[in-house]
Amino acid sequence: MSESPVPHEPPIYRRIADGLRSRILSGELRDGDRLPGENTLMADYAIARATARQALGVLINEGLAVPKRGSGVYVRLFKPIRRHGSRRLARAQWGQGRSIWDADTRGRPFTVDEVEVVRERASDEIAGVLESHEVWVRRRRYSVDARPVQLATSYFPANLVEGSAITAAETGPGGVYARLSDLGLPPAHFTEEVRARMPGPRESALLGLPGGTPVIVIDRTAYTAGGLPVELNEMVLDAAAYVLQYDFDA
Amino acid sequence: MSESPVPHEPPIYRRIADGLRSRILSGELRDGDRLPGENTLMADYAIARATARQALGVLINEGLAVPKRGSGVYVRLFKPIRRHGSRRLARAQWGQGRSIWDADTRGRPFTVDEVEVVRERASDEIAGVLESHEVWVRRRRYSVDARPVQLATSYFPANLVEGSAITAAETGPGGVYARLSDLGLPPAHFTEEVRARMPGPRESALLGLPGGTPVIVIDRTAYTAGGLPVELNEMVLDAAAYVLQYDFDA
DNA sequence: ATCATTGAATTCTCTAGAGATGTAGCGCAC
DNA sequence: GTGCGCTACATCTCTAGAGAATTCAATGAT
Repeated sequence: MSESPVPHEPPIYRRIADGLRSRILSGELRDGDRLPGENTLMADYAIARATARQALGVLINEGLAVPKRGSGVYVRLFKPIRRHGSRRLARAQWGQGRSIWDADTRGRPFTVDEVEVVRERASDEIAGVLESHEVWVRRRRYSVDARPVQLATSYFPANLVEGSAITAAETGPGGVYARLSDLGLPPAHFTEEVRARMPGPRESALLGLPGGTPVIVIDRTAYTAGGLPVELNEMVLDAAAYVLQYDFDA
Repeated sequence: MSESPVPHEPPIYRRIADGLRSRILSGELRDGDRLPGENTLMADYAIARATARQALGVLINEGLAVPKRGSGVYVRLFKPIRRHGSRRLARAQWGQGRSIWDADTRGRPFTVDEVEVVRERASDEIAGVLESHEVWVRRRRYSVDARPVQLATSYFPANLVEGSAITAAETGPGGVYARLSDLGLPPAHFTEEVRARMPGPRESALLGLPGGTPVIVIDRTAYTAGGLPVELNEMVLDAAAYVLQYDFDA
């Protein structure tokens, strides 16, 4: 007789993780609550430290828990920002001196830092999209409630924007899209490519991401009505901080 | 004199991971190549097995490498499927007997399994969106090249679709959207909410995900021209297998 | 009252070793 | 040849222990 429809019962660390997970999902442990730590698990289950760490690591990797060194492991909280795709780029938004980000945060305070504006030689991929080998690059980091949530890098064909406010740190009211309009290059069509992956160490550090947090990568290309690409914007978002919304008709 | 402008140099496992990562990103190690394994790292760096595992774990968690038990750790390959948002739902797609998925895979063969069609009592969240407490639910799993890439669960208000082919396993040509049209309920407007997170154990098992792979979760609601919600579809995608594309005008 | 210091608690890093489990290739029997 | 079993090798799981790094609250000095 084969006795095992389930051949191998899960290892210890996984069973402990399963138990903690169900306590989180059932609501017994709530946002911000402290989980039993390494020492507690070692005592409760009579296991080695490495095994206890492995159990907690499962939940941390799933994004359900966040470790705080010297303090403990805590249930993670999830309060996403809603980012609108199509609607946020409607002319009403950027045509009236309102910045795009306003639509994202719905009035929540935000800050920009790490602003860098440089002229560079484009990589092959970017040159291929923008049809230009020299580009102006704007790099910045956005934070909400003093927490960094997004890295953004915009590329503009150098010959199109040379001498405009786009090459300056401050772009003035309405942001770069208003300036492109001033140049007679108003964006008319957008393509966004969305991917998700785990962050590299640099992204992880700049966004202050705990373990188990993926990033969403959006590559947005803006075209004029004539089909001329005028901007390529790569955004790296803390996936735990965002919900993307896209509306469209059939 | 303070001798350390860098107060703490990174731990051993991290330095090893950094070295391997740069070898991957530089192209020295390519898609599918085998990385040095636990035993090799132990010998090369004179470290314990746990430390070697930790180093490899970093790359695995970043999604750059995939462990194959009993064989080794390999550089991961990334061949995404392009999924179109707005364009894929254009009337031309679902009005002519072509299934939506055709547009996604661009002709690549795909299979559907784990089909389940049941009538259920809706959860509060779903009932709130669909304005109905009884729903028909269609659960399925899609695979491309014999690899599962997406879990999908669709909810329909029971009173609207009762007796139609939507309650049967086979929906006929054009899929459920063509059937909704037959019922006089053609979808006219869509809202998609996109999130990314790490998978739970169930999702991980059903999709066969290796460590370090996030999932993209899309919640799509379809409305008729009159604003009546007719479908809520929750899709869970292997993030390593997909690129989402959204096109829209300013 | 405010600030600096101390100490307990906690996570993080690493060593050393051992058995279990799965993979892949090789040779042998059929 | 084909298939089966054996074997070397690799990852996976776990034990036991120890020191480093960080946090946080309590204590003490100013």
